[in-house]
Amino acid sequence: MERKKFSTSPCSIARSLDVLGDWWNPLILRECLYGNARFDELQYWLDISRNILTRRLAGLVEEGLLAKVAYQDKPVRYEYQLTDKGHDACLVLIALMPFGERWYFERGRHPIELRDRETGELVNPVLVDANTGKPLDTRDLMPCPGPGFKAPDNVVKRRFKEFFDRHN
Amino acid sequence: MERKKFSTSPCSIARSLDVLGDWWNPLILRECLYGNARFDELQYWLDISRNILTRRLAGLVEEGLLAKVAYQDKPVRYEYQLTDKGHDACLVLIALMPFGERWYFERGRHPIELRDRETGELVNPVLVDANTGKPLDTRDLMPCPGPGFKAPDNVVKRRFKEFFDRHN
DNA sequence: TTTATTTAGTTCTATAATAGAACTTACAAG
DNA sequence: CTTGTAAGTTCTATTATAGAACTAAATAAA
Repeated sequence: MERKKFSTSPCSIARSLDVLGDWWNPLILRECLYGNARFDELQYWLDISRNILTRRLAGLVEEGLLAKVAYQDKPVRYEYQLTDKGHDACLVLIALMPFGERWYFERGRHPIELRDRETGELVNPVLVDANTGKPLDTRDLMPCPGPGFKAPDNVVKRRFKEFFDRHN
Repeated sequence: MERKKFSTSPCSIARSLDVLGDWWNPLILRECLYGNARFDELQYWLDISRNILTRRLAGLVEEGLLAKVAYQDKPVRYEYQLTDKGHDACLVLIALMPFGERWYFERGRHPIELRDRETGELVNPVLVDANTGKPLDTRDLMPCPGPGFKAPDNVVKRRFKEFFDRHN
């Protein structure tokens, strides 16, 4: 059956997963960030089936994360460039890195690191609260209905039970 | 054919995608973070097939992101609690939120927001460089081989071409 | 004491997606 | 005029998914 779509889900996480919730799309974006953004390069580095790569690239272009740009005519040859939205999505990949490094590699033995393009300085990604600057820990966080949440009261109360237990 | 596994891939992103690179696992973790962590609650809120939910829960337990804990005997009833690793994975979900809010909802009309469990204060997640405190933009970042990267020189140079163009 | 309800699954089937490999097309270089 | 490269398409066997119905074990209600 067809994979479930979350395009109308009242949740930013679910919506994002429509395009980022699989294994190939994030890896294709990673490869584009690496600068290996042509069909055969992608196929080679990712070891992805060519038919799947075709479909994924079309999807990422349609979703506006990549732009298919000819880098020469005669013969026409294309590369897939990250758009603004694509770069924004790459931040999610960056958030995957500390998780992977912590749980799948020995400390200090991670295979890849990030540097500033200009200065070459090491960059150490952390999720923080923009207001306080403190690193986030989901044990201290509580999801609550935001300004765009619409649902009957009783549903909201069941959905966000912790929030309502604490604040109502 | 069987989905490709990245358990030996020299990349923290790829490794993480083995467990987070699909749509249901992240949503199950989200639901556990919401405190809706029992089988029927999960099934209800996610509208996921029960057989798939069974398999996904088993996988998340096996991978150590969830712990299956009995909350009563007679009859035994279970809930799935986030482990340390699971909470760490939830940070990745948090990183999905700003992306989804920006690209799939009107500004200020996002459906869900995060608050501090203690203070109730709004929390605004951003990815920053821990060293400088500055928000990250992948346009300014360059992936490079880290301490644990092993491959013949010529491969490394093809893989990280931008890095080697700039710094060697 | 039968009947219903809750929780946590299992089993079944159709449709869809994937991996893997071979094939195609258009141009260029030797 | 054969070989190579880039960017796909086409084909098939195997898996995964959605959707629905079914099971089991204990309690609660009538």
